[in-house]
Amino acid sequence: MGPVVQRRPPVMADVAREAGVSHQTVSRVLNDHPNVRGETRARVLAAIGKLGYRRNHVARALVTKHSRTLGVVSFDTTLYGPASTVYGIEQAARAAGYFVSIVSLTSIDRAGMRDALDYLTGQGVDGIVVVAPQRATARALADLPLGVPAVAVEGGEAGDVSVVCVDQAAGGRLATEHLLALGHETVWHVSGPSDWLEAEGRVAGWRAALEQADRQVPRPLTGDWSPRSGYEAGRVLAGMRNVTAVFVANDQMALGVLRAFTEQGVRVPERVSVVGFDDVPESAYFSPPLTTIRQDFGAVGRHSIEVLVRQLEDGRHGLERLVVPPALVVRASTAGSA
Amino acid sequence: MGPVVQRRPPVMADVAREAGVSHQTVSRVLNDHPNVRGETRARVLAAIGKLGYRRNHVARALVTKHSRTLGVVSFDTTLYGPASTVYGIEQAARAAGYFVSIVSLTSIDRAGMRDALDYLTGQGVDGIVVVAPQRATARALADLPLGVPAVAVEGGEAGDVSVVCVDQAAGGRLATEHLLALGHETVWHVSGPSDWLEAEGRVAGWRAALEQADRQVPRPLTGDWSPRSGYEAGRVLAGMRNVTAVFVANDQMALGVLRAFTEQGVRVPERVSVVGFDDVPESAYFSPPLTTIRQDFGAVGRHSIEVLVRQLEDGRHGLERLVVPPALVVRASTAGSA
DNA sequence: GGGACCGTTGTTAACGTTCACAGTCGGGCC
DNA sequence: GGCCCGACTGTGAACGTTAACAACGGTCCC
Repeated sequence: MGPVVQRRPPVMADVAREAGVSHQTVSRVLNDHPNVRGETRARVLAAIGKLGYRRNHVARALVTKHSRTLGVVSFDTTLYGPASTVYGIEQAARAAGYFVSIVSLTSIDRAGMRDALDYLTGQGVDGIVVVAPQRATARALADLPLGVPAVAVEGGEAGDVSVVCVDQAAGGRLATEHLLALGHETVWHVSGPSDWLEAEGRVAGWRAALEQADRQVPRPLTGDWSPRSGYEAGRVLAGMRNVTAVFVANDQMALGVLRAFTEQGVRVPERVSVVGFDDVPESAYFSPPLTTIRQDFGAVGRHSIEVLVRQLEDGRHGLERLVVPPALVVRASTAGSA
Repeated sequence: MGPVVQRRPPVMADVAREAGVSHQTVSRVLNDHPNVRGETRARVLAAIGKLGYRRNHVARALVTKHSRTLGVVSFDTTLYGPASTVYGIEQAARAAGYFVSIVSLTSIDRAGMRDALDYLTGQGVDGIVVVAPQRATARALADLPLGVPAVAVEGGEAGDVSVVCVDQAAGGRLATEHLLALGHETVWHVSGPSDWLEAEGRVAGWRAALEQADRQVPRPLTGDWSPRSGYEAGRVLAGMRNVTAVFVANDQMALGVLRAFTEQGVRVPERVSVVGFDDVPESAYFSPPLTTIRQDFGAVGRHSIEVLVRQLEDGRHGLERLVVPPALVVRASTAGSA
């Protein structure tokens, strides 16, 4: 009687003894090897159940050299975009039978990236997904340790690794063309920080659309993704009489722009139309509800795992590049020009 | 000459040979054992550098029985709250020298929790942090495997584990008392889903504040944290002439409420005051800027790791309960009653 | 001068699993 | 009956690290 003693957890040898077989037979049962007699398998399974045996992944990893763990390097998973991407990655990885180990970068530089990669490879991950939205992080991909398969998400033209990304330029173009089609003479732009690849792609798409339509290209204002920076840009834009359409590089900043416009008495969409980017869940409830570009973060996460697992299991190293298209979501913040 | 051949990565024995010592001495250097001669240490370090040796954590974990990995179980890390908490946990864990393995629950039930815990313990984590905001998840903590130290975040009165949480009731009370102090007769409430502990705590705080001031307690409206559900609640409230103050259980829903009020011509704060909860980065730029309750998610994450690491390293199992106080942030969505 | 002791190093044996190989048993076939 | 082959099972040796213990040389002290 008395309380159950805290015993050393059972190992394969214990199961083997209980079932009256060798440890190797237990291993075979666990790994679904074909050549095990049905009756033997049942006996082993029973012993496993009785003892509450759980296979030791660490010992397994030591000999197989595979940890069935994937490393994820990300930056500030508090932001909606990275958070959604990482969520998609985690779900897809688990579905594929892998664990996920996450490192969030605090510093953006090459050294931070190198630390993160050292950290993960040292732990013995089978592969790495790098969410590399900044130019610096993308460049740091060159430091990737050889021999560990990797996939970059939003990694630009990262030299040596496969890339999964949203077509940012197409998104910028979509937003701009929507505004142009509504009759606006030109479109102003509040961009993200210049060292972010996503910001750069959106600028490029916006510029391309304007040039293609032979319009004047205004100097873009630069924000830092935060609502506050959008607010500041919005105050500037509100003071300019000739502004009738603004493409803002993300929804958070667009919120700031809307706020500044409201304060300055600039009516949206009557006097100025505004388009955002991301389609965060809140954007449909802004005042007015925001026209924006939707990115399918879940799809990005899933695809990145697909690509990585393919590399892992085929052993091939063919560089893939998978581009997810964005979509325009029209709401009430855009209207025709007077 | 020629390209560097892709060799098997060096192991301790290789370093030992290179440095002319035994592998055990290499191990000692790596683990900062005191009794190694300075000159020997230097020679080993040089060999490590020359060969590019990296310690194999898996082999180490096998013999020490410590993986230096912490498991985190969370629910929908796309939401701002969980995302911020997990971010705080990850940062704190790394600072304490631990890896972090994350599992996001898709289903809320006991089975999902059990799977997640099996998953993590099978991988050999040293400890587990469970972000358990729902009643069901909290209840499932009872299933926690014995012998693995664990900490619950927002776990209510989870039986057997330490808990770190924000004082939700205090937050609800803070919001309600703020509105009462402004002269409102009573305060209406849009709550979160009833199976969330946080929602429950906020309701309790709100109710307590009203009862203490001897006010009528209206029937709360129930949402699901989403802006849409807030919008729907807002439409209902907009139709009720006697509503002058609303406490909404999170900022996202508060945004929906504001949107509904705007559409119905209900002016905030002139006719109705609104208080949110969370202080998401956007809330300062809502129309009007939202008065809300700030939760320090980073602190919650840090504390949970502190508690867990203490249990891990002291081996003690004393139940701790750490409560983080919330704070009122007054902005422009609240004003005195007419 | 001899024994105890300390600092330093090496040797051997775990840890719990999988892999490679070697058995054993029975049946089919010539 | 002997041979081979296939299905099934067991034996031993890895994997790369740390822990336990032994060994060595020198110093200190009586």
